[in-house]
Amino acid sequence: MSRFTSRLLTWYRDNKRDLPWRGHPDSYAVWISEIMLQQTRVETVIPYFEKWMKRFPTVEALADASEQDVLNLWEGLGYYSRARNLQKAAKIIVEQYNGKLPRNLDALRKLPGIGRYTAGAIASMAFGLDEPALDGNIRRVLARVFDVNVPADSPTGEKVLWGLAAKHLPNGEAGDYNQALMDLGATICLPKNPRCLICPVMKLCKARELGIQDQRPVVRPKKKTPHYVHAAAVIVRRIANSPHVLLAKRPSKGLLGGMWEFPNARVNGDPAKELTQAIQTATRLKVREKEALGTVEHAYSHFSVTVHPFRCQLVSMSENQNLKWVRVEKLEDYPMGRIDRQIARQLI
DNA sequence: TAAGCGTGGCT
DNA sequence: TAGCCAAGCTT
Repeated sequence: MSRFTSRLLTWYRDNKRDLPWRGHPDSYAVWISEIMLQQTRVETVIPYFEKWMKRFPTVEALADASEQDVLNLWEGLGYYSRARNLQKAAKIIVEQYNGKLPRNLDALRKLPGIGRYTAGAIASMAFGLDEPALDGNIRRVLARVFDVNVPADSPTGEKVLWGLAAKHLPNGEAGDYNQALMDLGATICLPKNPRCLICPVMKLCKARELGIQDQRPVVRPKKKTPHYVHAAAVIVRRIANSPHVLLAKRPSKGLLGGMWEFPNARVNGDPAKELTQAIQTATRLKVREKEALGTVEHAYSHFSVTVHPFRCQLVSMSENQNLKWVRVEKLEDYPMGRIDRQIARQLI
């Protein structure tokens, strides 16, 4: 075992974080937590994980649920294909693996939503297999300690970093090793202002020795995000003596796939002036503007948007399976993105 | 291969 | 403040 690994594991024994899924020895809990944690902070995940394990305690429970139930629980976590893939994988696990996650890297890797990192994490943490894992934290720690001077997200950088992760992996302790690297990255080897003075591997760290911690890992320049303006129609109607609004279901793939929203369309100029035509083109709904309801701003990963919701009167609509009248009191039952949820809350 | 995919906290 | 960033995967 290298000195790096030895110091890392010693530090981990005394400093590992107490996390809900670490109290669950079963592979199902490890799987769910790993998917939720993709690109998502631990503090954000914890309440979702607790709720999930109560609602879907087993692979079978998840496989039997409807996609809408799953998306509803996932609402607010983001990257919704993760939720849809979890359910697809659960069905495969029930049908092909007798309800148990396969204890083998290649079979795990083939399940929807499980890539190289997640397969390695499950294999090592849940099954004790000697497999490395490389996530954002581990990438940063290794890039600094071993001074990787090529972009970490380039093909060369990936190869070097996976190689380092494997090279220092201790036989029989891969689970602790992978989690130790992640905890170190999350609590000490921070992206900004790393706490080098209390780092267990400070004396072995090449970036620290050179004073270039803030230049590792090397990152490639990112593109600026464009900004868009949308107009949305809030169409209210009384049905059976209770107010309903018209919602549209988004396509199952792409942005906010399978989520519900207020009928909307992108506009180029004045949202009020373009509202009627834009909505009709996008949804085949004919509407008449009644009242502006303020604006909602949101920044996505690759663009930002300003939405102008308008209370509208419905003039006519053609048959469309993706449209549904929903009782205002029942809006919480329909999974929505952040913007539409905010508009929905204004109606209650 | 590089772009697409959410959200919220931090600086 | 506006951008950066976080336990990545899919196409």
